[in-house]
Amino acid sequence: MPDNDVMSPRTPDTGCPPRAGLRERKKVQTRQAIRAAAYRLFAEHGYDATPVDRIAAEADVSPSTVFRYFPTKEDIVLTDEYDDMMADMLRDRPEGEPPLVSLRMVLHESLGAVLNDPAERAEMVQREKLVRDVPSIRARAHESMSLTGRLLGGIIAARTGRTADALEVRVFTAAVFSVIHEATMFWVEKAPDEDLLVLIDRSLRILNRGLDV
Amino acid sequence: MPDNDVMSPRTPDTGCPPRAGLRERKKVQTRQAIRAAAYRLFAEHGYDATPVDRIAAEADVSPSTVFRYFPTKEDIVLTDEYDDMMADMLRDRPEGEPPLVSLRMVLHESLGAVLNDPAERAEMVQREKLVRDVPSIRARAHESMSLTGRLLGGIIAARTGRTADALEVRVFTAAVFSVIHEATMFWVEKAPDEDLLVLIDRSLRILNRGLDV
DNA sequence: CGTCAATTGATAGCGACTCTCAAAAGAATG
DNA sequence: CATTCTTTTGAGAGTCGCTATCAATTGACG
Repeated sequence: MPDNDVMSPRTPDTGCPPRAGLRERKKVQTRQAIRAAAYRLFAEHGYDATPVDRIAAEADVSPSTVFRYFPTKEDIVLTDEYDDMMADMLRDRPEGEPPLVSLRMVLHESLGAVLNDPAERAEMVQREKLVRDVPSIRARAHESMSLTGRLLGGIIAARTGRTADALEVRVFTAAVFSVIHEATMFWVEKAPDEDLLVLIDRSLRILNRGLDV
Repeated sequence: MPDNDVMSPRTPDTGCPPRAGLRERKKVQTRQAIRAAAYRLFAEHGYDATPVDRIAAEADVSPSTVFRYFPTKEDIVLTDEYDDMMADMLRDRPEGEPPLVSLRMVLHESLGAVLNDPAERAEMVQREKLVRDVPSIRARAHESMSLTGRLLGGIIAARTGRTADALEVRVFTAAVFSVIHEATMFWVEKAPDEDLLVLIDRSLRILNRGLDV
């Protein structure tokens, strides 16, 4: 009866052999277990109707552990892992390129990768549905977006010889990210089969044309 | 010692004399008392460090009553009272006027009124500072802004023969209101003495120029 | 003044989240 | 393998926002 090897780590599938200690491996494992349990329960009973205690039970950990891994219930759903990647990409764009073009390129690269991986895409759709439906999650998503905006805005500012908190920079990034968010919401609820990137590009173009002050 | 008349309603300043019954008068009175107590405590101890129970005590009502008047703690700070007014104003704008121009006119009218009244202006500044500093309030403000956006977006859509949930309309209003919000934040934290309306106009112009796709 | 309806306060309870502390388990050492 | 050391975990109590219930109070009205 040595068979709980459903997820036993025969050999680490990461490049380097026994790179990470058992501890590290268990941590990612727990983290994933909690996330998976949460998504399962959210899908079945809804976000608000799913207490953290139930998630803990489902994931076979204590409630304290859940909060140790995710500071808030919303954090179980959200993830900021793309921010740094996007920042790096943006920094790698050529000097003279117009900001919006750079941003679009970065988006195409990073978002494209997510959308092309079926698993990641499915998870993203689920997440964005929660963003659409649950106020507290939407709020956090907004907040996180606005943080990403400030991060990338800072990089753009540096490239155009401005400071990150100049009105121009802030207005620009706020508008762009707000448009991206709106396009994403539209995508999730109205056109899930279309290409999100096309929608975003279209939206940015709408923005550019429609504003005749 | 009959002197808590800082805001005692000597005679109803609304046109009609003892128009409302005692009940109604007491209600507005309680509402204001709670708000005032809250703002006082927030200013002194900070938002998060001020439990609703303390606000209730300070306002001399029970905690239940506080929640009866304000569904959430954030609602004590926020107010949606301008939305309908703005909607009416927007509907009154001439048919052919470009959407953004109409919106700017409405803003100038409604925001202008608030900014010109010293008391209202002071309250707005305090509120926006809380919006800047307290995540949960910022979240609600965002949400409320996005609702206003949908409301006004619907009106604009009707005027331009589109539906309220068309991508174009949503993107347009999302961008505009996001810019307004950003300009307001800039105003509160960087240029409280400048004219907010000028900042907003400048921001909308920035938006229009800066986006070279 | 007495009746009726609205407003209030007290109480109990849920759920998110924090803090603390002792038990459990991996890592490092002999 | 046994030993310490360190990290991770779980259990418990407590705070705060918020809801629901119900009895007591209070303005409205004939």
